[in-house]
Amino acid sequence: MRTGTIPIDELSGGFDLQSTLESGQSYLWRRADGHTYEAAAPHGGSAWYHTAVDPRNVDDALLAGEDPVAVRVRQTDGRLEWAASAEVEPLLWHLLRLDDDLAAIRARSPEDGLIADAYDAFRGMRIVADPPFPTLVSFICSAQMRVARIFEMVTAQAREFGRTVEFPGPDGTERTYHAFPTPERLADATEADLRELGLGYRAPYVRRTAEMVADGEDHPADARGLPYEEAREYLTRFVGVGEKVADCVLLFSLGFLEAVPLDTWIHTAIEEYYPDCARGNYADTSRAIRERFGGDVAGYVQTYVFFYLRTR
DNA sequence: CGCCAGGCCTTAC
DNA sequence: GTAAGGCATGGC
Repeated sequence: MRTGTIPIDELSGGFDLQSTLESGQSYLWRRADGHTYEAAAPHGGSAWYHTAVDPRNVDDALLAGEDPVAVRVRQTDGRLEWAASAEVEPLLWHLLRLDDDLAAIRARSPEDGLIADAYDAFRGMRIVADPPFPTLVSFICSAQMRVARIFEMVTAQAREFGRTVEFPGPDGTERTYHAFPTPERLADATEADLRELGLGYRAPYVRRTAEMVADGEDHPADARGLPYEEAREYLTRFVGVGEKVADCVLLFSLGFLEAVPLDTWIHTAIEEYYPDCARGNYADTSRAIRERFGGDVAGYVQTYVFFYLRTR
């Protein structure tokens, strides 16, 4: 077992692990005390969160070796503590975007009442940079689905098709962690298998998308390096991926901080607070609200506003 | 029972 | 390019 601590009180704009992992951006971490997103711990709690990462789902530079890696992290006054089955500090800096200059990002954001309240409510919340394929599948599953059930669907896919790693839990007793499956393993699932996991009509979407990635012709990470709107268009080739899901993958995995996923909550916010940004279609509304939310940091503003509206 | 949940696909104009 | 209808599942 390897352990380490990252001094986070030096990070610009601070860091808040709980809101970062429980704000509906990532579906790949679980709180060790068993509580879910819907029953969040009191703010400032120091609960452990754990995940398991299959190296085949992340860049080689982030995780060496072939076997899945179990990771847990917790925040305790000014420090991010971690324990894992391998060296994961570079991986954590990437996944949690600890290099982001939050103070500068906020300074580039507009500060109307809603946005200021949202920033103040979750100081230190960061956008995540989850592995591309697991993020793609998570958000295919998110269509017309409550957040708690998206967690359940992702958990079930990892349990049934993900590779495992043995690692002691916070209490020291050995347990088995399941990484999110690779495209190859998920493509082996049948549509019926996935329906049994509660995916409903998303089952064939996930299966066909996993097949596309496993076949090697397309990969969500290939959207990196494209201009934003071309990257969004590229991702819609995957089955079950429209413009909204594509924006989620761009923002929560691929580092496109200008992406503003237009979900039901943001549509409500647009109607109520930014009615002049409402347009007839996704692309035009997207451009208008992106401009209003500060352009290249608009995704940060969206994520704060989304979580603020959902929890108030 | 009806309505809704971080929408997308297919079909018809 | 835009609009309408269908779609699985579970919570309320």
